[in-house]
Amino acid sequence: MESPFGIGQSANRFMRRIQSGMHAKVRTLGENVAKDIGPHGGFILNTLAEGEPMPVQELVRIMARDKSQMTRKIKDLEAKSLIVRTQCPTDGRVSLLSLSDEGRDIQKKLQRALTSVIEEILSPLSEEEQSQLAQLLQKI
Amino acid sequence: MESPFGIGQSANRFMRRIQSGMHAKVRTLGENVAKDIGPHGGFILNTLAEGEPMPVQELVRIMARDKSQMTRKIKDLEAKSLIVRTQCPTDGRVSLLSLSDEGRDIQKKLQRALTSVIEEILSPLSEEEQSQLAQLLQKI
DNA sequence: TATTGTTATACTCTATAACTATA
DNA sequence: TATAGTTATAGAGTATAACAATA
Repeated sequence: MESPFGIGQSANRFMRRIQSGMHAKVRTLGENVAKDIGPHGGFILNTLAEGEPMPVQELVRIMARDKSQMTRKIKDLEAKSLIVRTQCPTDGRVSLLSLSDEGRDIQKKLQRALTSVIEEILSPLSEEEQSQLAQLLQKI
Repeated sequence: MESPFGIGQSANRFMRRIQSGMHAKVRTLGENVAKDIGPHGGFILNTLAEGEPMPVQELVRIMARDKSQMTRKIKDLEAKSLIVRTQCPTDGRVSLLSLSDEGRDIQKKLQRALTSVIEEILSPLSEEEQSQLAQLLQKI
């Protein structure tokens, strides 16, 4: 389990645990909205929170997803009034995305939930090991 | 980016890169079969290779996926003659799964491809850091 | 009664290509 | 011509519950 291959397997299971942990947790939040935006919806809100307003293109880059997926998901979130779209004043092709107040509210709840899910998964690691892991992952 | 939250984001991107890297690579293998079994199909073959014969239940546990998904995927792979199912002699409820010769052949190709994709992604890390990462991920 | 595995359904994510509009 | 974003479509993964068969 020390080959690159093993790393892939472990990382896969790690992500799976985050995913199903969040799925379970979000249901307890009692937020219909949170449940209805899907994992990607939450990911988008969290990403926007790190730097808004953000062009669609940058969101695509950061999330490493296809732009056509983004278009659809953004439309969903916009229809649910969680994000707001404005035209870029200097480039007519560019849409800038921001969180609405409601979107920001949900984003905070989701981020707290996600943090606690990940904390739980990381609990077998010491503080030092956790920051080691963070650094290694960030490096790649 | 040192919070648990940041770790989640990095891990997510890591998995994404593996996923799209494999998608691109598998196309170059010229193996129609490999392309048609999907990421999970490959994952199942790889998991079986680590310990066959394996009951469905254990596959489900290792892959941390839902059993209903497994049922369908297993049926696919069986129809493509990549895996073989035998009844457990001591427990009539249990199906044991093994790789067929063709399945093993494809599994080896996929594992090589996956290994090289991951190696590429991990290349910014030194050998020591890579084994550190492997250990940390395995611990959780 | 509990466990192994299957079926059915509805939803979400992913890949691709063709397209519009602006630069 | 190149880039930002949209549309359409087909394929794959995910969650849930209800079910049959065996232990």
